[in-house]
Amino acid sequence: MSTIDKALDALFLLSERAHALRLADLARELGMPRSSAHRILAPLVKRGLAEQDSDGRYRAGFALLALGLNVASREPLASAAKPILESAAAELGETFFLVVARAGRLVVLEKAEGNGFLRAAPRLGAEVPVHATAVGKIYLAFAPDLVTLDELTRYTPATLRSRKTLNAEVDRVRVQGWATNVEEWQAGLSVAAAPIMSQGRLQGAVALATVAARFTAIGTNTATRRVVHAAEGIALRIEGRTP
Amino acid sequence: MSTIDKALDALFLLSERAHALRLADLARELGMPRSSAHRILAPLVKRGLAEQDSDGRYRAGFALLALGLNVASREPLASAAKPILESAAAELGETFFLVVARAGRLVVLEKAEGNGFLRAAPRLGAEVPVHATAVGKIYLAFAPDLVTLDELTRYTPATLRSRKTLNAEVDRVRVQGWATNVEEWQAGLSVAAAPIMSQGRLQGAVALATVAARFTAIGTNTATRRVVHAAEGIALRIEGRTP
DNA sequence: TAGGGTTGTTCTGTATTTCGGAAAATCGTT
DNA sequence: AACGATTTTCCGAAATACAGAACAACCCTA
Repeated sequence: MSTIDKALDALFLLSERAHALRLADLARELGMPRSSAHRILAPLVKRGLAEQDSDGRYRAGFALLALGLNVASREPLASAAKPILESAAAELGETFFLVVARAGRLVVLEKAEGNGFLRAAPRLGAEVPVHATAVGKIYLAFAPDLVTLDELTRYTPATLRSRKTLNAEVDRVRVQGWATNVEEWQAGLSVAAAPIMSQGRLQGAVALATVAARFTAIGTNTATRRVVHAAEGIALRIEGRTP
Repeated sequence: MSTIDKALDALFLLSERAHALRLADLARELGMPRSSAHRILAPLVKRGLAEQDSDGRYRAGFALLALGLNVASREPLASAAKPILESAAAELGETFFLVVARAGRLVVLEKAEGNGFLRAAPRLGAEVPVHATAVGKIYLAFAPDLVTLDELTRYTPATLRSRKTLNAEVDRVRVQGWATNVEEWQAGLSVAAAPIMSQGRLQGAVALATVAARFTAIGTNTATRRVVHAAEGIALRIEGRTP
């Protein structure tokens, strides 16, 4: 294991833990002497990736935030999608978000939250499963090579658990041009998703997430039409270079 | 310079650059042979902090996004402020944001954007100057030891450039309990800010940012009352442990 | 199609750096 | 003031980072 690996271990540990960690605890969790942990943390602190409070305890630094948000802003798809997601969210009062595939995994790239007291609030950068989400079905239908489909973990009673039923669903998604997920990942959460097609490739997926009860109130027809419309709007923007 | 420093150099470089970098260019910019750059990048790629596209070029990875947003969500102040910022932003249609001091610098910790076509959109994690902003005056007035005040850079014709006038302004801020910034940092941008006082200390500052013309339309009285109210609401939440 | 020029990646002996126990410095408490 | 706990510094031994060179894959151009 390289020195860099050890430093990254420390960085990820600090990022995961909610509370500030004392040097001794941090060293124990990393399996190294205190002096080694101290030496490794020094360059992280110097650059603001880690910080020390007045008691000497260590926690993740603010420079991490700026670094991470740089990544998001670099994605032209995110900036193209943002106003469209926002207007859609304002119109329906529900949460819309954008998911893309990176390194075989699906991550939330941008979002616009609804205004309900109970509302879906996905975390930016968070990963979502492939087989149990509407956006996952979109990718399986239109760009299966961009995602890796591992074991079909059972999240809820509604989760599709056989390749056969999943394939049938994906075939249906491919012809109808949209996908839904009714409490297949998280109980009480229903989602409609549509593909963003541009330059002959799938660029991402737009999703409308809401409480299952409100999803039925809105109606599958309305919900899917709305996400398809939003996805097409985003595709037009990235093609037309709209500022 | 330690190995970790070199790895962080590479990470920051990747994060700064908009385009993906080729290994050779990256090595040249870091001042090291290609083989060294390659070895250093390997652990970064393994953890998703850096990614390689199909051409082998390197760019910042998505794991950075998740790491950075972890930092933001860890701040209890941010989660306490979010709903209050959002309701204030929805009510007025203008951008509200939260700024805190970290390591002597002021950074944007949370925000809720307005709905105007032209609206203030500060970047999370971005740094703002101390002497030329409303939130900076709040800190100078209520917790000057938490920020470092270096040279008074002149950003616009309205920027305060002498310690004397700045001190007089800060004294006024201290007695009135709020601060404004009318095009002192960026032309066309006006801001009102109020302190979040809790446990006898300044915890942060709430700011209302808008186009200068709309700021005069709203009126200093209304604007400052609104940010003071929001700041007090946040202080109540962090004291009352409201979920 | 052959060839020169790039580029990313792997390999390897050398030398620089990390490693970690121990001592020193710092802080808070009794 | 002395103790206890913790962070920080120090230094010889040892592991590992270093960079040159070779390799493999990929363009373009002739």
